[in-house]
Amino acid sequence: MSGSQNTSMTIGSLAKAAEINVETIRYYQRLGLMTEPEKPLGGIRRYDEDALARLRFIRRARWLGFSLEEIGELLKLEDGTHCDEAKALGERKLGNVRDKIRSLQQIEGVLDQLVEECCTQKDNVTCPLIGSLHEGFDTATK
Amino acid sequence: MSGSQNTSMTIGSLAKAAEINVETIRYYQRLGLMTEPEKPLGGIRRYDEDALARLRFIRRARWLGFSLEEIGELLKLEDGTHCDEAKALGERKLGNVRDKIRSLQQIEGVLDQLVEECCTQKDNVTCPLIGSLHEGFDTATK
DNA sequence: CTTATCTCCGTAGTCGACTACGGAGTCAAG
DNA sequence: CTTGACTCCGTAGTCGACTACGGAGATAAG
Repeated sequence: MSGSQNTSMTIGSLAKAAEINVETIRYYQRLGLMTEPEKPLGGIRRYDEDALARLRFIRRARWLGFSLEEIGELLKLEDGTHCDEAKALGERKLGNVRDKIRSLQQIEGVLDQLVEECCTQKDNVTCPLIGSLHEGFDTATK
Repeated sequence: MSGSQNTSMTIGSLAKAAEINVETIRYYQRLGLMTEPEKPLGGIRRYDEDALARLRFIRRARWLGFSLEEIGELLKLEDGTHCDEAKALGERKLGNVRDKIRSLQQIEGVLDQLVEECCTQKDNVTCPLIGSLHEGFDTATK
């Protein structure tokens, strides 16, 4: 129940499917974020749906502001082993994620209001976007 | 009603207060994210609370994965002028922000479950972290 | 008045995350 | 069995975002 390995792709089609450059995939492999499937005796490596899902996850997490190092930690969680430390790490990451959500929701609120009121108000055109982010919580992991 | 300008800081104390390197502040000024206050005839520039708030906003937005260019756009909104285009931009950014929130909430859900179940379950130790992020919406602004 | 600690400003270096390059090998279509 | 597109792999270059450096001037404390 860990995923399908039916569909078999070359690195090129994998890259296309994930909308990620081939070189970038290699780069992730070098960093250990992706495992390189062994190649069949002087042949060409093949990738499955799991690899694709992993790549999409990385892409999305990057977009959310996680560094590749942090993503590596998240992926270690996914791999299931080392429950004890995984739990601790998971809790830290969870706090981290919730902080981000809170911050984004603050921005969302202000942005929403801004879009509503913009142009319909007479004066008081300035919006408190900046003011919306009184830190209040630590930046966590670094 | 646009903010206080009572507290006056040098760039050094501003940097300390915002927990940002002095050089970084200069860098932001060069990029136009911060305006440089004019200096009093061969003297030293002074910064107010507004500058501090702006810096904190930038820091937080960076942490949330926005590029400096995107942050520049958000800050243009804050500055109030150009209502019409501001509104359009605001709407795009809002969609962007909501996508991020959604993605983070998916991660949050899975992470939360993982922390709950970790070690308490017999087998099935793997978690569907990766699977949680089926894209489903565009990456917006590039 | 001296001295230590800034500020100012231009230029250069670093770091993370890619992205490109090039030559040798592989594979599928014609 | 050739040709074109792709893979493999190591190395090098780019880009965004800082971060450091260095010399000349400003300011504050002793």
